[in-house]
Amino acid sequence: MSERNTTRMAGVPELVVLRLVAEREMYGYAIARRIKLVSRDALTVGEGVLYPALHALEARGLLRSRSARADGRTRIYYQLTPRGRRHLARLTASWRRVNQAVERILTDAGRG
Amino acid sequence: MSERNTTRMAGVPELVVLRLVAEREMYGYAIARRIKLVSRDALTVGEGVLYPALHALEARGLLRSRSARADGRTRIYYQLTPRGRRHLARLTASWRRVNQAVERILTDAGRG
DNA sequence: GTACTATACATTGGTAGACGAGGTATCTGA
DNA sequence: TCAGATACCTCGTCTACCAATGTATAGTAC
Repeated sequence: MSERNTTRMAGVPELVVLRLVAEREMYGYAIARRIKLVSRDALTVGEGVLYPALHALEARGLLRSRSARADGRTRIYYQLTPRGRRHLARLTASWRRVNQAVERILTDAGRG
Repeated sequence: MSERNTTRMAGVPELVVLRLVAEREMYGYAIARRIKLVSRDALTVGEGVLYPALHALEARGLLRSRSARADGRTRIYYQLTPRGRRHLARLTASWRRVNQAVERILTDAGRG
């Protein structure tokens, strides 16, 4: 029951990627795994979404990357820039606002 | 600060439209006004989204429409079909599942 | 009788971005 | 040596959100 394909995600990948990277420096493959893990399989961000998203976020100056070798593997670690941190704050607020609005309609559609 | 244009909505219009119509028979223009009202301006579903969505939902057999004259105006009233009601239940569950997953990542990204 | 606003429907063209499918390469363990 | 996990990537498609624009009628004001 991984949410993919059916419900369009619209900004969810960007939000969760920024949030995870905000915690600590991470590389793509680990980000994908962690999203599945923390969301308990409710969310899957495929590689066809993840890597283009990371590149776009870096191009927009919200992420910074460095290549590093670890465990005999070359990885590209991403970290949040100050701009990225501000952007994450805005996205989070926006998500919660939409959420509250939708929830209000779902539970309270009749009276308003 | 109406959520539009920036954050892509991802199925939110479909969900809230179905939910409002589930309560009682409604016409397009009233649906748009009610979404703004109940969401306290947090959500705006523009006409370029609303009308195509209504037509698509009807084509999929989730809504049924009838034309009626009221207050000296011709309106197209929509109501939920049984299929639409089942679909709404699924969409609602799906929305809440995604939501919980995102919230878990937002608040609990570190441990998981 | 004309101008403005709100109501009520609709379409069109553009675009972001999510998605599946596919590709390369390396490391580990059986 | 072969499979499977790790780790990166791109391409083409398709959905559906969006702004802009168009039509028409009803009510109000001047």
